[in-house]
Amino acid sequence: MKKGRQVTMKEIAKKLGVSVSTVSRALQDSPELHAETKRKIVEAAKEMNYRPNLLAQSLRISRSKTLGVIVPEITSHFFASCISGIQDRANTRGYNVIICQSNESLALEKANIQTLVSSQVDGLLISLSRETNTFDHLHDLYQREINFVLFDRVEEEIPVSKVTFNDAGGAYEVVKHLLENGSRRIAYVSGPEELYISKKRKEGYLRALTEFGVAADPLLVHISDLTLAGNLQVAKDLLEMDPRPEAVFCMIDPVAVDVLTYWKSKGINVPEDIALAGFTDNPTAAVVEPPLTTVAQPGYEMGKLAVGHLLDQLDGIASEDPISIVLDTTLVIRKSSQHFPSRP
Amino acid sequence: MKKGRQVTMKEIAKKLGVSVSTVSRALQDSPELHAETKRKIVEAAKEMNYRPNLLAQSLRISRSKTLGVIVPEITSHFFASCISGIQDRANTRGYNVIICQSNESLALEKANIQTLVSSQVDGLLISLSRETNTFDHLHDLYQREINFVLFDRVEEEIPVSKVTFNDAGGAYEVVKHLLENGSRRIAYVSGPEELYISKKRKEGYLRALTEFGVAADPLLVHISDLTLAGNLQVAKDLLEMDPRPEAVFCMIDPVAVDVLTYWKSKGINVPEDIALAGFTDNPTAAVVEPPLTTVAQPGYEMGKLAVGHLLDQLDGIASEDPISIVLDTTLVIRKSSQHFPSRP
DNA sequence: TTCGTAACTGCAGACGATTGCAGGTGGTGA
DNA sequence: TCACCACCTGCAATCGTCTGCAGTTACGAA
Repeated sequence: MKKGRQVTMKEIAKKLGVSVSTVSRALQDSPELHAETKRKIVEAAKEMNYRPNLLAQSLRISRSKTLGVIVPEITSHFFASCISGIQDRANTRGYNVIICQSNESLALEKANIQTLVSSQVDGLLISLSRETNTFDHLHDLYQREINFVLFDRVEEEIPVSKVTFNDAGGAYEVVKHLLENGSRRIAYVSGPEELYISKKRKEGYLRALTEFGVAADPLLVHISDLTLAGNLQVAKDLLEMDPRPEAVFCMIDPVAVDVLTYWKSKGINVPEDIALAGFTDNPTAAVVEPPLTTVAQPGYEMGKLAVGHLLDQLDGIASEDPISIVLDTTLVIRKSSQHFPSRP
Repeated sequence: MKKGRQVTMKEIAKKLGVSVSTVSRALQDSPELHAETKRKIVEAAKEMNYRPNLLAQSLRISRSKTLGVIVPEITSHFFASCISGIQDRANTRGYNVIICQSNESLALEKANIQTLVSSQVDGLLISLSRETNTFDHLHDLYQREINFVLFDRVEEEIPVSKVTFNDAGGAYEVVKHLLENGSRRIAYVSGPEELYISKKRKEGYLRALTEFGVAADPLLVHISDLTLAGNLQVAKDLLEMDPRPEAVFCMIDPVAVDVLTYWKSKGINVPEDIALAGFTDNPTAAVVEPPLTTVAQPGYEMGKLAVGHLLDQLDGIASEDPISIVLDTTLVIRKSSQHFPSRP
């Protein structure tokens, strides 16, 4: 199996003794063709199982009808959901999607952008890697007037459209929930501080504390590098604090799950001894014991919106000015936060 | 932002007063060019930030260096892992990957194939949808001599290379484990019977029973449509059996998780009252309470192998004759199977 | 001086599809 | 019979890149 050449217009033309241009026009249902000729050509095309060569088409019209997507990792359920949303909407609007993962590496992110640009994608959807702390490659895209939209992991300084969650709002909601349940010593487990979501979620955490008249204690903010080891270390540190926090809010669910596992192994009961909450609503959050209170982010919706806006830009429907779409999150209350400390 | 035209060879040529062919040769480091000319061109290209138009290149050499992948759904952790493996290996071998999801629909699967073929992918990697019960579209690909490899969800009749897990073997292992723990009344919760994995895993289930001299009881085989409702119904049916099974082996983890959740809500303790096991080793399997005994399938490896073989075919390294790669699974013993019925 | 020969470089024609324009055919009316 | 006008259809250029072949130049040898 090798030479599987596809049928081309030329072959249809030869078979019917007409010119290639006629075939082209017939397949586009051009009105300037004799109806009978058209019918014959269309029929022959179907019979020969003709499929247009999208490469040639794209080259001709300089639009590939293909979009590029770069995510940190596909195996994350959240990003998989985004991709799913992107795919679905892109397809219904006649676009293909090439997906790349940066594996949280800046170098790979740059390489992916290069490849996609070379592949002549009409636009890009990018969610930045954790490592991304310089943004020349994005400014470069901007300079070159290549359409792209940032989603979820964005950089605010780049003047392009962005789709994000109301991260601060979501964090505020969940911390408020913990406060309402009576906790006052509430810890925040953050990822690396330079991350967009680390900052935003901390913002919400602090806002909720302030609103309840609770002084922020820097000692209650722990930082994990988001590896298993880092998460376990934080779990240990939290337990050893004196006095121990009454509640812990983790920046993302996987951290909360690791913390929970560690605590359980040390005989700590959640929520009886301490409240715990996460963020993202990963599938695991619902099935751990106890089920984890968290903040749901509709990834599928985010993907759809991001690609929708990009396509609107490409089609000239949307204004050229960058916009910022902010999606709301939903607080999902489960058992892990049902800890009600009584105040003296 | 709109006209972002890319730099072409023509522009480099004009700028340096040479012909396009010279530029082309210089960038390919052709030996038949004056070293100095070459240097100047390469320099100018770098300076102008020239990137070859892969579309044009592909059209010219009629190889797009792009592969198509079709999976039932991206949001499944297993398939996401496969994709990740495919991506990584494809990229290191200089290929791009276009991913499509069939959403478990035959119609979409066919449509995806069409699109990918039109996009001139050099080859396809396909995992069939649940709905796929006719195979004309695959035979058609075969007729047209388009390279493709089936993985995980395969159809045995198609004469192309396939990468699968030793599903029967994995099921055999886990059922054997349950038998060794003392269970004899072991139920099997299957998906729709026509599915490849339903059949294969049942095979292993039966083989283990036979080996231990346990008569297969058709009443112990339950079938779920794999929806939440279907799974819960099976969970209920299992509890109402008299006598109740001592152990239950579910075809895939999500079923086991749903069953577990239902049982817990009814006050049944796993593994004290009954043993439970799944298949796939989803991330959730490790975090449910109790942790689920299951069979791990290395999806990332599968992806790598499948794409590796496809590329070998394309490059003429592999023989043209279809081969079948069967990957071994690993039994992962966790708490959910620690039920030890004593025989009278 | 003349010719041969490297050593370079450019022309032109692909790849497959699209499209402005020119050309051809037939029919109609004068 | 001739001219004109629709109405079709084909030519050729185009998109960006690659490559076989031909052409140019300079240099050395005879």
